Amino acid sequence: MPANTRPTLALVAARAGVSPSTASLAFAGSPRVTPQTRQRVLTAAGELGYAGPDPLAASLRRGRSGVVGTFVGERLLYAFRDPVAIQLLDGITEVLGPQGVGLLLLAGDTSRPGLDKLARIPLDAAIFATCGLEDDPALHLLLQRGVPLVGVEGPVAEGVVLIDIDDRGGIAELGRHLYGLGHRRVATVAMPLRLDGTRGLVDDVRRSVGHYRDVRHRLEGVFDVFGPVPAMETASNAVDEGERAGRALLDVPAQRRPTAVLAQSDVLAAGVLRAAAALDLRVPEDVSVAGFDGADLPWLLPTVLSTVVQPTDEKGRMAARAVVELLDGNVPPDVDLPVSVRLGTTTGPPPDTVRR
Amino acid sequence: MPANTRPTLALVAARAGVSPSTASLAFAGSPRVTPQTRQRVLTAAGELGYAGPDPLAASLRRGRSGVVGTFVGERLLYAFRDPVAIQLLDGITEVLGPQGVGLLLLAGDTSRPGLDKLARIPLDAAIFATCGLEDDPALHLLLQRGVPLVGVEGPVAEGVVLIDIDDRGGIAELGRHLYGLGHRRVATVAMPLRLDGTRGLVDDVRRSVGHYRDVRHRLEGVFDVFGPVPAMETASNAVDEGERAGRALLDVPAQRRPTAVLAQSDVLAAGVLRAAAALDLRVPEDVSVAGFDGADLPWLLPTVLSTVVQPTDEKGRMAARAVVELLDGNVPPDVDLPVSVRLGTTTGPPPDTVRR
DNA sequence: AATCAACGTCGAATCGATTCGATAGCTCGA
DNA sequence: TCGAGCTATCGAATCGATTCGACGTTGATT
Repeated sequence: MPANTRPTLALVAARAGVSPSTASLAFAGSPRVTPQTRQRVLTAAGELGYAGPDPLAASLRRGRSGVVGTFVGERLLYAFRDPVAIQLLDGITEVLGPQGVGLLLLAGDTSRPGLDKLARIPLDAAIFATCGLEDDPALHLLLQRGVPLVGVEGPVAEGVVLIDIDDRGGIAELGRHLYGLGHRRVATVAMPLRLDGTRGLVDDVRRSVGHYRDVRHRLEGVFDVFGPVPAMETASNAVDEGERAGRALLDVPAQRRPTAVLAQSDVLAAGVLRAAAALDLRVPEDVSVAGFDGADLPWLLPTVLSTVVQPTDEKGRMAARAVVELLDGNVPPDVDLPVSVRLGTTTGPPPDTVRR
Repeated sequence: MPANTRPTLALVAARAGVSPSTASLAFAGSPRVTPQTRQRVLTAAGELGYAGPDPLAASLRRGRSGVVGTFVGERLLYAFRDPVAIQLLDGITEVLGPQGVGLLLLAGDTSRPGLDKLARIPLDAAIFATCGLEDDPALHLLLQRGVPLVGVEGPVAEGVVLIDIDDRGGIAELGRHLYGLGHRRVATVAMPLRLDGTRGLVDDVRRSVGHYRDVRHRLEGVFDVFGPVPAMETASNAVDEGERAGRALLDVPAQRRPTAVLAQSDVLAAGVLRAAAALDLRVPEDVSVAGFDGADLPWLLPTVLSTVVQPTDEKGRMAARAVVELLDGNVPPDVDLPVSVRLGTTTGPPPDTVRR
């Protein structure tokens, strides 16, 4: 045997004086093989420097690679910066890790160049973690290939298990609270409807293009209570984007200024808080600010954000469990997780009420 | 053909009236196949609902899976919370993404249960991103299997390309600056020497077990200047761990209190800053605090941490480039990247000097 | 003593594509 | 008109393991 070629199972088997099938069983730890036979095989393997069955060959035979893809949208760095995305991933790995499957991170901007690359990677299943769009070409590729698919808040498609939360109801509940406090002039800061770098007020045209379900639903939840209020779209779910949007909304004369800003995420809300501080507006005396997610933002302390708490890690776990089910050949049901309003220190009565 | 079985390339070829080899060439986009032939194949594929060659089979034949593993240490969540780890991953994906290889995240606590799982996953190469230990069983497995390996600041082993920075020199330079300011009683806060949950002062026993190179080198850099000062080990590289260590070091009578704390990371330094604030100590008047990394911690503003800036993203890019080289069959050289001291607002003369 | 069950090992088919060298058909020039 | 040269397609070997049913032994049962 040439030195540059790795030993194969057959070689090991030959050296151990058994058939390849027995050697395979030995490595698989089958109880059908005698301890001493197994030992002979292992010894032969050791002598040959054989490190165990080739994963590629085994994968082909089994039809499983042990790799689950996770689309996290846009550049990976942005996903890493989003505490919600991270918590979601953490929930996913919590379940998938012990199952012995690896998590393959995939940037969601599956444009042309990336798609044929994606087609080469052996995936047992895939999760659309933060970027489930119905018109994603990757979705169609994987669907056609028969790869089990799970979507977190989208995409909605035949054959994709959906893990959902009540975005609309949750934010509407928070909205009603603000309405009850007397707020009438509110605005909302939206996460990107699509990942195309668009910023600014959302108009009907913009709303009509395909977009993320969570973003749309959170928009609708606000509208349910306050009607079609101004909605400022951001280019990404990041603090500085929230600050930028917050400035645009708040840096106006007091009588036109919204008395409350409902941000679609805690990260964006943190940006709005920053904008308010920069404009010397007190929160909640001059303006109320609310978020969404119930994210872990320790650096906000002692401020406690009023927000809609969603079970992000549980969402990740449920998505991962759905994957496990699918891999077992079952068809898990869609899941709808509840959310709850958490009132913090960033919401209060509108300024008019206070002055009276 | 039964409905439950997916079509194969051979089936498509038969339907298109060509040989499997030609069909394969057609899908690979080879110029050797006529446009009309390719079209016939593609049409047949469309009719059969064939989504392209099976990645597993192709991988076996090619000997490539298109998956690169990245060990990020401990639970993935912790890695996600570490801005340096994230920046490193970002640098890696920046290079690997366009190459069409997927990034498989692997938790570094490759203990027994996980190892045989790892053995099943087809990896083209692996990067030890934040947890390169020489006695890692995963290292030996992959080494024996002949998987190309790159280590970021470790592990140091035959056959592992090392991407390194001058931890020791960098922190020593920062130390000399503090020494020049008059500091004589300093302490350091160390990242975990191993991921075993140990906290507390580092003694010789602890230092003698295998441990992370960067941690050791940063320790040595401090000792180079100040001698064997107290070193408080943390259980993980996190803000609250830094705060805990900071409290332990600073919550003592002023005459025994260190006048400067050199933390091994900016995250830990942020924790020390928090501890100082909680103890009503002014920085840098009462105590100087320095970090390492030059990490992006926007929430620290307006405070600017004195620190050793390392080119974290470049480190990631270099690691990824080394992987690409290895996959091309070349043997890239080890890399040593420079660091530089950045003086911020958290360091100054020791309090004695000020009072005089 | 003959039958049967249990058990450990083996053969052979299979997973689905890639790839190199060979072949057949075609064009072009002499 | 014949041969050289070129090109599109094909055949067959190969990648390296897994798995199921078959087979021969051995020990227990009646």
